[in-house]
Amino acid sequence: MKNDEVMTIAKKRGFLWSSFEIYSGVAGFFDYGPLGGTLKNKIMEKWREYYVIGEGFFEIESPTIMPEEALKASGHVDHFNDPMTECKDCLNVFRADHIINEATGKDVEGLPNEELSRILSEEKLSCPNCGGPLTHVWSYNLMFQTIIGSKGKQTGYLRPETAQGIFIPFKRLLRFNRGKLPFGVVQLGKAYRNEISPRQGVIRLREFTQAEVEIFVDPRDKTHPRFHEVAEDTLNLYSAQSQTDEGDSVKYTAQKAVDDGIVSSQILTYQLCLALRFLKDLGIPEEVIRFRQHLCNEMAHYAIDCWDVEIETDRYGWIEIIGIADRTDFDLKSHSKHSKEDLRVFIEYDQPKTVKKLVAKPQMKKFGPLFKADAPKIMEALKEMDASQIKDSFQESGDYPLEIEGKTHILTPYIIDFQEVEETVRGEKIFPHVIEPSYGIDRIIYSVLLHCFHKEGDRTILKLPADIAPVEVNVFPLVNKEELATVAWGIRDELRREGLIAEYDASGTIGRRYARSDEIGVPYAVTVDHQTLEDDTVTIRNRDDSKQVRIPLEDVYMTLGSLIYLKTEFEELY
RNA sequence: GCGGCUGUAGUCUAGUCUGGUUAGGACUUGGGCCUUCCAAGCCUACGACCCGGGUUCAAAUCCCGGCAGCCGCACCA
Repeated sequence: MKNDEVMTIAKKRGFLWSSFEIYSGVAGFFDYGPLGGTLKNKIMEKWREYYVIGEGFFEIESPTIMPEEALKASGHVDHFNDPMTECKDCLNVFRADHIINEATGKDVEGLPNEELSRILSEEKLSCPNCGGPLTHVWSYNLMFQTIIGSKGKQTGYLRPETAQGIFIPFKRLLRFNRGKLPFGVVQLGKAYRNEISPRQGVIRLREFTQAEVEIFVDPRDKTHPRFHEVAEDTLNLYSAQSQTDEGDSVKYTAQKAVDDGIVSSQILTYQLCLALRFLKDLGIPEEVIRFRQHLCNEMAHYAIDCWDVEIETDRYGWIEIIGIADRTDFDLKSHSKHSKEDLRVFIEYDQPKTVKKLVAKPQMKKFGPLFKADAPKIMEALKEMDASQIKDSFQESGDYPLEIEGKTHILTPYIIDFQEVEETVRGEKIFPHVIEPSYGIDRIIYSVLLHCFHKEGDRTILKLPADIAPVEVNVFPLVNKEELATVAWGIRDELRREGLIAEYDASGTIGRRYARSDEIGVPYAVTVDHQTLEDDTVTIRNRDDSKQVRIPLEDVYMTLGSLIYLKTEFEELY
């Protein structure tokens, strides 16, 4: 169905509406209503079935407020800060660094705003649109800032993604997994971005829910042990090549996508397949799903390969609902550097290697007095480097200039001895690469609603898969007579005791109740009629074709339970 | 963040230009009647001028500001 119709019904029936309505609302914030809340929880629960249960990834939960240092390391403090300038004449707003870069070719990324303002005026740069004068440069930061503690000493931010909460405790997570790769960790939760002008409903929110997975793998082994399970799955791939050639998306089996090198690795392809299976399980038809590869200039500089799972919409075109990226070792390396914690993993070789090595040994009696305070740094550098380089240099020129932090120290044979040593190396320390499937839950809910709502004649049916329906069973008395109502109440209560989400409705006529029930996606309705009083049978009505079967009262729960959770087909009841 | 248009019950809408009775209607919803299976009918009830300020004897109506929505521009690690 169309965006506008879906959003109208979603609001009317209690799935979604914009927040703070009685105070005029605030752009970029949405409430999930009574049905939306349950639908969202069920979708998140299904997601857990896939990733936590199916893949064996553990779930963690980290704070939504993060200290500045952590987000400096991730790059968000610097990168999320866009320098802006405005044309005083035509009032267009531009990225100041982009204007300078285009006009002068200089890379000015990361320069302070004052500096950018100075360059704009020195270079006499003007508005690329109308040639008018530009204002001073100001920052627009997409993160919500706050203050941690009463004295306000520490700057905090609301997290712009849940992923960082997984990278930061990596050492503990690695230890939890007994030091072995690969392993995956997930987090579901809220993330926040202060979007400049969010105007696409639930597609662009300032507070939104993510479900993210970080899979830590050995960079040299990006295969997947269960790849054969998905090898024959069909993926609708819109590769970077196709996009550049203005081509179309092409269907590949997962196997062929790997063999032809369309997707960079087996494990990434496996993740694409898993995402597709999940979306189909939510009732999103395959025809409206495609995988679009990021173009080189679009991809973060550190990523190897990145695919967006996109859904076709009438209103917004193809929208990204999941991003699946190979982020390499960027995040861990960066946190390692900023926190000075070693976030590498020790990987043991199959066979220990014995290596012969030339070691430079400083003669400490001479070394210390000569270099004084610099001595420890020089020793550290000697340990790291290949000593044969120094020996060669001694033979050629008699000395070796060693540069440390901009200072050159002259090493001479007088203070260095060489020693041939044999070392047994059992393995090496490496930064794992990270495969990151990142789901936008709100966008997925939107996609589910958009593609599960169907118009049939003048009625609207929300064809949700039974197990994610926010109301699972409606129980109706055929007409509003006390004898029938009593039985219906009893059935509803029994179903609730058994754990099904069941509602009772006697208002209006039976037809109206079926219509309402269809519109909120209740998969099955139990109707109590006069025959029930005679022979203890009721009818079960199937939402999608409004067909009914009559079953004994005592079988109601078992029948509905297996229809909803064991995916029994309704036709099997005929 | 800029410009244009818009804002009346849950929804759609009349009234706004030209200020003046109790803001009218339809659908929906609640209660009742009727009713033996898909939004029927009858009775009845609830429910609104986006927020703030100004002009005026009087503001849904005119003016200013804010907020929100739509469209265009810009932005979207």
